[in-house]
Amino acid sequence: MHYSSAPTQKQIAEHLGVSQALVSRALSGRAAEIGASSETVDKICRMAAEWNYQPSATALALLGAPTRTIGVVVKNFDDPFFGGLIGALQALARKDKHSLLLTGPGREDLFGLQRHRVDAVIFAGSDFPPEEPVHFKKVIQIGTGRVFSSAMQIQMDEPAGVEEMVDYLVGLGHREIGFVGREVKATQRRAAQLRKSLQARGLSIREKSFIPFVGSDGDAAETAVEKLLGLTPMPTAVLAAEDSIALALLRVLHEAGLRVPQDISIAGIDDISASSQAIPPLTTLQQPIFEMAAAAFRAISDHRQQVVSIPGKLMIRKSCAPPLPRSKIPSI
Amino acid sequence: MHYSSAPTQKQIAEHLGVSQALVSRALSGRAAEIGASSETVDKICRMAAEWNYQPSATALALLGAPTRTIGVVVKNFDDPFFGGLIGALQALARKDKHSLLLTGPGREDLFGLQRHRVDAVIFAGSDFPPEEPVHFKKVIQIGTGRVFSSAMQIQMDEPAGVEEMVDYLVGLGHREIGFVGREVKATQRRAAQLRKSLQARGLSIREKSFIPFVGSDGDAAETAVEKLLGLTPMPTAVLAAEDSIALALLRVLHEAGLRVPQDISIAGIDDISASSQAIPPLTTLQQPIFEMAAAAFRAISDHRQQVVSIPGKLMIRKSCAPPLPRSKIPSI
DNA sequence: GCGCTTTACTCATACGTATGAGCTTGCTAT
DNA sequence: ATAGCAAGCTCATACGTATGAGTAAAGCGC
Repeated sequence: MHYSSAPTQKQIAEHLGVSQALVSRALSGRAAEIGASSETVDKICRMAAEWNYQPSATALALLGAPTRTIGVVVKNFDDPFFGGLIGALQALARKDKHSLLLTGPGREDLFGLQRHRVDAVIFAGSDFPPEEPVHFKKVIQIGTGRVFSSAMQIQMDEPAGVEEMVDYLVGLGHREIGFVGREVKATQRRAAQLRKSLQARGLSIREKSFIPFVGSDGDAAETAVEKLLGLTPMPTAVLAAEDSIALALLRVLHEAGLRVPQDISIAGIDDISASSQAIPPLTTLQQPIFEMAAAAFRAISDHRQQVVSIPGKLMIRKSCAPPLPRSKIPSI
Repeated sequence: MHYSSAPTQKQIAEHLGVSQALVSRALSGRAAEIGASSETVDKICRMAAEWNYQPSATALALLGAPTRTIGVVVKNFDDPFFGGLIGALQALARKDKHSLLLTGPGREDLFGLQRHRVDAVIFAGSDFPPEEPVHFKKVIQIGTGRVFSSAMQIQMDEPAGVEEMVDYLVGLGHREIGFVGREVKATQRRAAQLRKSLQARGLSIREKSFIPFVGSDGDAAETAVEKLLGLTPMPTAVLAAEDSIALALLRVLHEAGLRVPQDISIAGIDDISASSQAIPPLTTLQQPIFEMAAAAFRAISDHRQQVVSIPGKLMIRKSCAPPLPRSKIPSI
């Protein structure tokens, strides 16, 4: 590792007493086309290797080559779900020799991506930007959210996933399933799907068992659990809109003296890394982050489908169990 | 948002029938220096705003301007600690109108950073790369690790932090503190510091209570807990080298029927986001990620200190308590 | 009406790279 | 001897931008 400006073709050329054009051809393997001698080519290549010459991505970009750079727009980096997604994107970018340019969702962030002339922009769970004149070659959106006109959209198949989850919980014997989630669009869509699935099975829906989760601290979970405990009878199972909420519920329920899953079943959506180490390990709907990342990369070069829906995977762990027999449930 | 190549100064110039040079000066605010008329300047600026012109970062980079791009090298993106760190770096980069170029620690990844001519490279907890001729203007390392000759290094003050943790645990009444950690250098340094702190207080050290954590799954935690339970007497407190390990221990201990903190105290290092929602909420040594990120950014423009050590913060939550009275501890 | 100043621009070049076209050599064929 | 030709190079240009230097037109003094 050296502290210095990187060597250029010109420097190599001057050092060897040849022209820059020849160096360019030698290094790109197109030297044979103009009939360069293999000795000279060797000489150039050895020098380049010795100095660890790397072509300037910026110069190549000027010539119209792709920048091999992909903008990734994320609103909340602390969210473990996005951490996992970024990891998956990074792994794929690496294979393709692409780099990820990470930014927030603000106006200025997007302008920054335009200035860097990224090949594509992947919006990861960030709300979509205002319809402003920002110039991007390709826009891909991962996750459900406001769809930008003609952007490629990649998402987990939430309806199918929630259906599967409901199937599982109903199969365990649950007849009422509560819901805890923030009051944002993405969450409300999950709530709506839950309602739909319950209705399709002829199960009743109490609006009070759809509990809002406001704030982001432990307080929010405490308020939500309070509301949950206030319901008579209590839902025997609760679906949290995100694992992070489910984990918070787990903790507060434990502090309140309720056992999961004996007294109440808790399920989540996302399968963040902490979920499998929770007490008890959380049953959750796993986001297919690797597949979604792969689909996003395919979408960069390929422009066929407009919307890609990928099934999630139900991770059955230990936070859900059959409900207590009816006799044990305190009646109204 | 548009799908199109971004507009250039030349396009604006042609559209208005002026020269590209004039456009450049008008947009950079240096038009007065050559006495351009304010009408023309206005005309140009309005057109640029309408088309949302953004200068090409690649062209500017060619001219020798900083790329306003910082390489961030992370080995393990799934690790919640690095997720938090990246979030902090991103927040700061945003303020400075810089972008983060995210890559892995491989040879090719680093070459990619060199090709992009990043202004600086921040190694975040990745082992240092081989001493190869890679050309970077500035190298900064966050975290303890192999220090690259003359790279700026930024780290939590681990000795002081571990001391504080030991003070706290000894203050609670603990006389033997176990350790669970991977067999990697960074971890072994923490173990060494624990030994040192215990010795300084005249407390005995059993090598068997320093337990290796091999693998990354739940299995590793189970093996570690098995070894822990096999010790007679058991240490009354255990320091995990990382929160992720502490959380896994929490889960396995719970499954084994031990109560934390009544039967055994568990402490961690890092304070990842899941730690505060753990059961019980984890007492841990918080990495000063925001301060470390800020120091890294300061180091980019400023070249004074070689090593910066920032104190961590002891987050006292609920996973540590006074040990059981001696009489209740099964004797040898 | 010639030179001087001021105003308002344009030209040309550099950065690092790729590439079409041109330019020397030395050799062979006539 | 000289045209023709291949081998082995170099030149020039473009990309988008900033900037030092040049230039054209208008106004003014004498």
